[in-house]
Amino acid sequence: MAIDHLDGRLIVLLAREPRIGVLEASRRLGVARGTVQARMDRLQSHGVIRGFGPEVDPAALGYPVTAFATLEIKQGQGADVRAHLAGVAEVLELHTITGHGDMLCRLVARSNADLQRVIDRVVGFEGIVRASTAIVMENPVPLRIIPLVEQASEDHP
Amino acid sequence: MAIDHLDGRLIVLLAREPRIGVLEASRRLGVARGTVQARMDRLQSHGVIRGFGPEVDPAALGYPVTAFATLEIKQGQGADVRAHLAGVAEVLELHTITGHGDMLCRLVARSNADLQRVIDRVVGFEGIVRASTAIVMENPVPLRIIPLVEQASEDHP
DNA sequence: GTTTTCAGTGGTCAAACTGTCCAGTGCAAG
DNA sequence: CTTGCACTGGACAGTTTGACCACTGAAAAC
Repeated sequence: MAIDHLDGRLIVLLAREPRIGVLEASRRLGVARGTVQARMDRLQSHGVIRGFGPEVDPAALGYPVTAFATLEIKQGQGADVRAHLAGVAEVLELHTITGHGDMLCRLVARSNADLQRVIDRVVGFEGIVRASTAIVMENPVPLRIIPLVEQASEDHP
Repeated sequence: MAIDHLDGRLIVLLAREPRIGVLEASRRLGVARGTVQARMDRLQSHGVIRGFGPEVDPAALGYPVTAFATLEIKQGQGADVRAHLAGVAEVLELHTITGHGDMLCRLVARSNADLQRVIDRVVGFEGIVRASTAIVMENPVPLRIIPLVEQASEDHP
């Protein structure tokens, strides 16, 4: 969907100060309240904004260790492996990627020692041929979307 | 921080229906409004809930292609590479991982062809020795936190 | 075994926000 | 020129919010 400049400013504003309401947003953007309401409805119905769920920090929850695991899957076992991984709470994200039946998943654990348990749980499943894990040390750029939104909205001033 | 069962139920409720307010949440959870207010303040001040920013779908914004790139960094160039990648809007996330100066980043692009441009932009920087990219085909488990929250809150009924 | 501390309750209050209307305006496409 | 559409500025009742308060019960400290 095409995002114009006002949409961009609205999303950036919401990202920076999520607690503000429609009325306050309209004041900040210098437009009528109805306009902001209409834009938000449109952005949500078009799926640009999926929702406003709480961003939970796994570290604060007691899972300070993050890792990425690349898994090689036995041919034809994809669906089973997906279901298995979906059942492991420490698997925060799972992608299938280019390569011979490869998957990439993001894991969290309570400690480096606990990570071993999580990995055992993840790979302890018939259908996973091989796994290689990389532990995250730093996160210089946390998941972000604002720069992309700004770029996307610059095309439609 | 320790999360008890009520905290867990609150986070899950907020994740499922982010638009509800404090009052409605208190009704759903069967507790007083002040309790919900206090719990939310506590969860936010302890960093468990980082915020309620809008979840933007890059695909709906015109960036339907996601990829993960592993970068090998020349010794001592870490900071420069970080700054460079932070300046690229298509870099949604950057981690430093175990390995000899390795980094892992999540990229998006407008198309497979556009991905080439993004990768050129990413690796076209003095200090990046080598890069290997994996294109995401499917995303069977989108970034999620609910199962982990439930697990963390089960320990403290 | 008391006393203190603290989270939770249920209630009030004014202020603010929301959803939902409406008529009027300006611009762009047909 | 006319139609369609987004935006404006205003209105309205109903709801929610933030901020209080006194009271209760249970756990922690003494």
